Amino acid sequence: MRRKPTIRDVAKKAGLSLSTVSLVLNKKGYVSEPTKQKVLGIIKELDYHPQPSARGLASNLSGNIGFILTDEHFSQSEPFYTRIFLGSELEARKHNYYILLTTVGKTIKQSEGIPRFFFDNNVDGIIIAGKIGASWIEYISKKNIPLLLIDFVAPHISSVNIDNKAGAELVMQHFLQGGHTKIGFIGGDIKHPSVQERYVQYRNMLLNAGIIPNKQWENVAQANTTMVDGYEATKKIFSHNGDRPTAIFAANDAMGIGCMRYLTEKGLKVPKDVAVVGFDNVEAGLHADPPLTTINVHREEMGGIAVRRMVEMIKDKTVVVTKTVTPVELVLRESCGIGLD
Amino acid sequence: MRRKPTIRDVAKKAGLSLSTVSLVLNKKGYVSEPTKQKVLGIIKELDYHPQPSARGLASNLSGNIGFILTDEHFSQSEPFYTRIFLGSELEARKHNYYILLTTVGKTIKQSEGIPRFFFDNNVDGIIIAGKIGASWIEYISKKNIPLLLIDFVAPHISSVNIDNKAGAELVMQHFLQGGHTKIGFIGGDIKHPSVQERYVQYRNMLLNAGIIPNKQWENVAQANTTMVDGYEATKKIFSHNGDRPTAIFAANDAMGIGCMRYLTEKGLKVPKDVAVVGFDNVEAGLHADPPLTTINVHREEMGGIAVRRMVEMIKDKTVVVTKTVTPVELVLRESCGIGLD
DNA sequence: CTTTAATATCGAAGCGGTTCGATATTATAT
DNA sequence: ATATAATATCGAACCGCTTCGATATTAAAG
Repeated sequence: MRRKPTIRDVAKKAGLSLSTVSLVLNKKGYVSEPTKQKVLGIIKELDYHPQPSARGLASNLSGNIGFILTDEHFSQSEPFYTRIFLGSELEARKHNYYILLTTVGKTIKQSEGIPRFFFDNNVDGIIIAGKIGASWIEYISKKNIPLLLIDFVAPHISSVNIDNKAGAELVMQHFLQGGHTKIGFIGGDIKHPSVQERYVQYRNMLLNAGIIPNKQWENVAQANTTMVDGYEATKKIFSHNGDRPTAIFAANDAMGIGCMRYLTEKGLKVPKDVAVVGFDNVEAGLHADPPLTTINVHREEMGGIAVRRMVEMIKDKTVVVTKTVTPVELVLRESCGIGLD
Repeated sequence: MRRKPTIRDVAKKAGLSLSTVSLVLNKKGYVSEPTKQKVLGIIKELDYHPQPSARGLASNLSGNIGFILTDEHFSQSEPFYTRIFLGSELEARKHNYYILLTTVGKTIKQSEGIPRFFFDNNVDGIIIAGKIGASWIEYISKKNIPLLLIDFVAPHISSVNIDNKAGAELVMQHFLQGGHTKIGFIGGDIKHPSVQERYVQYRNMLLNAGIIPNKQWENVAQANTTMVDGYEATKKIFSHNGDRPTAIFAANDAMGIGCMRYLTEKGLKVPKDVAVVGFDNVEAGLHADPPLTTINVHREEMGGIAVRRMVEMIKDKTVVVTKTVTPVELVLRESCGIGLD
């Protein structure tokens, strides 16, 4: 059983020095085309793969990207952030990076410790997906290591986000075109930037259509955005006997499903009595009864974009804060009762 | 901004040689107690953390454990394997290991490439969670790197498993004690060892109770174990007009939920007309209507055990194949209509 | 009181790369 | 034709740690 080939083996076989081989490996400096091809050929022939530890030691780069998720986000039943991670992992492979996935508590205090890669200096950059406590962002910022957020924002930090504005616009346009004027909104955790943006655009669209938003039909007071929160929020809107909305825009699918559940229990038919639209295009919405109309979000793609951006940030440390927005589209199903003939 | 301290800084400050510091770091060789304490003190004082790349290079160990999940398992809406991973990650931290999570296709052919850590020699061991194609197991076995399976088995490979036998026993005991004798079983993908074990024990328990299993009341022909499979399997059992079971043991919660959905649609009441019990104790079962009685599985713990075992395997390469079984318990909810007064 | 074994510490080699400065060659500008 | 710059390759130092063999000291055995 032969040892794994090292860069020395490649150099020897090519009749070149280590440095030259290293240069072609890293696409750095000057190497003539024939030499390059020769080296590449030998690398393939020997099936040589540079050893990450050796590289790391010499270059003071780990070749790893830290990916942080809060416990909740990671464990939540809908694989939303999980899918984002998947996209990141796939993209990272292409760039020869490894992803170190770790979960933390919402805030540093609540966390089961601080990810070890911070101490070990074992990541070249950090990606955080989803809402997280400011304490973390502050902590990481001080480390002077590239940081990127996905589906969350913070001042002076680059991020990759959903085009929430466009999404909310699609939903509202759809409702308005369907003849609805009494449109409600449910969305817990209004502090989450995504929820907020959806809410703001909800109101804008109403106003643009000459409709005065009815505070009674809004509920953004829930702490979270789970199915139960959707249920409760809807209950609050429908439990009085005054005028009621004929359409509900739920800040996400989980809440939309909770909303439909309440309505159904209450004897109201979706979409006949009340139309419901969610956001995120999560699998559960497809299995809901009726299937939930929603806004599709490109999760894997967001993760991929984030990695690409991170790789750039690692290569070029000049700080330029970028905010990338990923597109969305309307997914027509039955819960809205419009346009599916 | 000061440089990160290295082992030299520690050695110098302690008035000792590098080697001695290294020995205490790795708990190897002979170091007197006072020296050890002194070194440990200085390490804390300087906040010294050994650099993984340097260690890796010198010791020819990466300090990483590869964790492989199939795409499906990772993306499935219920965070079952995800939770197992979480348990692994947490445990890995304690042992100073990093986990490299990667997803692959079911078989090597279907995969978007082979995880890079195999080429890079960047993992000291591999954990696979869930059912996976034999091609992968074969491939990895050849690599001569410790391999451990979670919730899956293969010849001559160590594994950490659910005590499916005990779980099935609990379910059946419960049904029998509740007076049921007409008990059916639904479980797609009978090739999955966990499903198989549950099924085998289902039959054993019937026979032990002097009941002859009725093939009409079993359906293990579905390809997968999703909600839809549960729905379809139940449909097949209930669509004829002969004698019908009064209780269904579903191989997992997803199928149990699908089963209840079919029964409800069909106008049968759960648990009045048909009692249903699932397996896995997945969150969705809690939200089902009625909430699903099930068998709890310690997911995080399984992940943790796997890592502990893997760390042993890495330290001591003498091959001893172990099969660890983790306990389960009955979680009483309403879908079985028994024992909750 | 030796001899042998266990304990404690150290020096130096080596792990497999990267990178800087030196050197040699070729192309471009003056 | 000569100075200058761009291109091509190389040697050697170095990254931070582990580990092996050597040496020194202390304890146990004969």
